[in-house]
Formats: sequence, C-alpha cells, structure tokens
Amino acid sequence: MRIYNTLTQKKEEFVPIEEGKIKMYVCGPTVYNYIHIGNARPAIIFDAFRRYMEYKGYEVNYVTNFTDVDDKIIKKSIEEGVSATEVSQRYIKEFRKDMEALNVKEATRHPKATEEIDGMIQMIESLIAKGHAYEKNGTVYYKTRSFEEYGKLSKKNIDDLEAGSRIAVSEEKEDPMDFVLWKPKKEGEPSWESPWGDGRPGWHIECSVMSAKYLGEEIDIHAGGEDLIFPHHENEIAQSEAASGKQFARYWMHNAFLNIDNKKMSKSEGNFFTVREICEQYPPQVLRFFMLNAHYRSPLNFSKELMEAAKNSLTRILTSVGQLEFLLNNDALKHTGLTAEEEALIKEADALHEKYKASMEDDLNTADAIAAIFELVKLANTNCSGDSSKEFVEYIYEKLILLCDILGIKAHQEEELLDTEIEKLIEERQAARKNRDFAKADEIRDQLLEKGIILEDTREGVRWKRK
RNA sequence: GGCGACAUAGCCAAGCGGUAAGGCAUGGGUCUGCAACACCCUGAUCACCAGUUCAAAUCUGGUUGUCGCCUCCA
Repeated sequence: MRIYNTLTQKKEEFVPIEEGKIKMYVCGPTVYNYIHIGNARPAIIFDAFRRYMEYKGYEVNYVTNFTDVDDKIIKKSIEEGVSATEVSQRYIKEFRKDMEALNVKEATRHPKATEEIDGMIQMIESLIAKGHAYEKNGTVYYKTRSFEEYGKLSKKNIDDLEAGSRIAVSEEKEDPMDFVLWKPKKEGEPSWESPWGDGRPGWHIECSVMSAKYLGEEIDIHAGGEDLIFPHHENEIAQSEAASGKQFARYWMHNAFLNIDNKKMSKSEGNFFTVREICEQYPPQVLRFFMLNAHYRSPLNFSKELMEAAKNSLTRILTSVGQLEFLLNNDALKHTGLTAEEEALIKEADALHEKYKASMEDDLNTADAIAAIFELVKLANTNCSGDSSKEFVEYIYEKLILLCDILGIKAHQEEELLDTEIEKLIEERQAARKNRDFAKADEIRDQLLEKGIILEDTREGVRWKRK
C-alpha cells in the first residue's frame, strides 16, 4: 500500500510499526451542531481506508475523538439556555445517526475530550517540566520556539508566520506563535481544577493526549481534513514529540475539501448543507458513493446535479446486483457446472479484482477502484442470465458484493417482503398480460409505481424494486 | 507577502514517459405488447507557450486561470 504522506510530501510504501496492526487516529468533530457534508468527507474516506486495510488482514485500531468542550459549544449552550454537556451530548447522538446512515464503522475507541482532562493536565505539566511550556496568570502557553522542528508538517517557517500573522497578539505570550494549552475559567463556562487554577484545555492538547492514551506515543497514521495541517496537526506534533521524544505519527493523511460552487463551504456565507438534509433528499449511500468517486486528495465540488449523476451511477451497480440476486433466488438457473466460456469470464473477473486492488494500493484511488466495479457490472450484465450456471452467477455476485463492501457500499439491499396486496397485483398483471389485456396491465403497473414499486419484466420473470 | 494544490470530452473523473479508464448526460439502434432494465453504436490529443526525449496529458521552465492554508474550521 502506498500512501501520500503530508510530512514527506511523497507517496510512501506503508510499513506498520507492528506487523499486521495499524494504529490510526482521525480528528473528530466538534459537537455543536449537525455535521455538514464537508465533515462527512474524512469520515467516509478514512472509513474506506480502514475497511480496505481490514480486508487485507490488518487489525486496525481506529481512534477518533469528540471535541466536546469548545467556544462554539459554549456559545450554543448560552443561546439555548442549556448546559454545554446537553448540547454536546445531543450532537454526539446526532453524529452517530449520521455515521450509521453513511455506513461508517464505529471507531474502536471514541473518547470525549471532557473525559480526558486528567491526561491533558499531566501532559501539560510534563511540557512545563521539560521547558516547552510556561504559565502566565492562569494560562499555559506552548513555547513554540522550544521545538526545533516546528513547521515540519505544514512546511512553514516560524518567521514567515510572524510576518503574516493577523491575530492580535496577547501581551502575555513570550512569542506571538505560542499557543494555548490551558486557559483560565470564565464565568459561566465549564471548567476543571488544575495546578494553574480552574480552567479548560486548549484545542490541540486533546488529540495529543487521546492519541497517546489509546494508541501509544508512536502511531502509524494520523488523519484529517487538510485545513487541520496548520495549526492543529503542527501543534499536535510539537506537543506530542516534545513530551515523548518520539516520532508522533509516521504517516499523515489529509483529505481535500468539499466545495460548493467551487468555493469552500462556510457557515458565514451560508453555502453549506448538513448530512441530515442531504440524506432526506437522497439515499445516504449516494453521498458516500459521491465522495468515493473522486480521489480523496482532490478538491471535490458538490451540487444537486452531481448528486443526481452519482445517484444514477450507483443505481447501475445496485440494479446489476439486484438482477444477480433475482437469478439466484428465483430458481432461474437451470444449469450447474461451469462452462469453458464461464471459466474464462471468471478469469476476467479476477483480473478486475486485481485491478481494483492495485488502485486501492495506490494511495487509496477509490475512483479508479470504482471503475473496476463498473467493468465487473458490465461483465455481469452481459453474461449472467437464466442460461448461466449457478456457480458462475454466484461467483460474479459474490465478487461484486465484496468489491462494494470494501468501500462500504451496501450493494445487497435488504428487501422487506412484499405485502400480499402488492403480490396479488403483480399476479393480476401477469394474468392480464397473458390475456393480452395490456391496458389493464399498464394500469396495474402505474398503480404500483405510485406506491414506489418499479416493475421490470425480464426473461426470467418479473423483477421489482423500490423507487 | 510565505507555503501548497489544481487546470483532461456537455458534466464528473482516472491516468505518474510509450499514442487517452470508468460513470452521468445526449443522439441512433437492439431487446420489450409498450415501458423499465440491459446490450450495441455515438465523443477529447489532455489551459497556453517553450524545452528535454526516439517518444509527454504525464518531466523541466514560463504564462494564464482557479482554489486552499497562513485565523475557529473536515
């Protein structure tokens, strides 16, 4: 597996610290609202990465956090007149619903910042003891210049940063680039006791602490959106490596942004959509498929038109899988035993499987992998019919399901049983067709369409699907 | 100002030195009682300029354009 490493700016062969195991950390959401579709991109991408690595046999320890103490959460809680905990608990719950809809696997561990305060205090104490941090009036700052390699991830030079800095520099700071590890309590805000007085942690320290606690001081992969490179990930490196003296993460993976009309989504411009509202308009899988249909390091534009196209594309795969299931489940396959022709086709299917893997191995090229799925769909559509052998259809079906499953695409649709009334209508229509009473047959078909049932007459019988 | 990314058919999107994957849409056809599904056919010399090379969308330099980070942000 070759991975583009932000740290070295190159694709590198992935070598885990411990054979057969992967320790990865993905920065999670700040839970102050429903997540938007931009937040969904890393969740989906790194979930696909995880699934592929698990398919390859790795044991993946996948940790992602909830940032549940933050200015935005506090602001929301004040607006609503409820506690910060109530706000964060609510959106953690909603986040989980969204992840389930998008078929993102539950993380191995999903710690909350507020439950890791002790660890953060310990790390801050250690940084102070080592001369990497200092306290001023209840605020603890990280001494950026004490970490020689500061800027190695974002390729930034501290002096350039100073020149371009637009933030009002606090007088307390020894250096404008120093960042907050611990900030003192303000009235009405959640706070914890600490050696520097009551207060709460800065944003960056939580990931350093949770990553070390659940994965160890050295991990394989740290991932997140590209905007986190600076300052968040740069600061995490400074904290973790200064504290442990070890390399924090070997590979840094960053996904590009999801844009609206070629512009970054931002709440201030109002050009953003929540996952929730998109999932009300499209099956959630469409959003997942849409994301995977582009390379994760390329900016991706979002629009209704593109979602429609993604929906149609995905339907092509699902229809093909549905047809194979129909053949397998309706006693349509009379032959057993592979023919020579089918054996050749199986070899073709295997070659597509290899092509798919090669794409995934190349820095998670899901777009290319999906192309291989479509080629397999074509192979299935062209060659699987009632005349095929059972073994052949089964083989192709299982391969197709596998390739979709690795990407987290549910190709096998759980069909609820048709209720007897609908079944009766389908039978009536078949009888009408037999009697060449097409007016009646069409009437029944329209009637079913209104109920969201689409009928397809095939050589092997009537197949139906939900709209 | 510093750092970085991108520019491929109507749209989306692979490609990483050997003469352009895949999908969507469009048009024509086959199948079908009709339809749907499916199948067949239908399309680009890769922003521009110069260079390296037997050979470049792919490497180098430049031009133009778009975007991101440098501030909370996936």
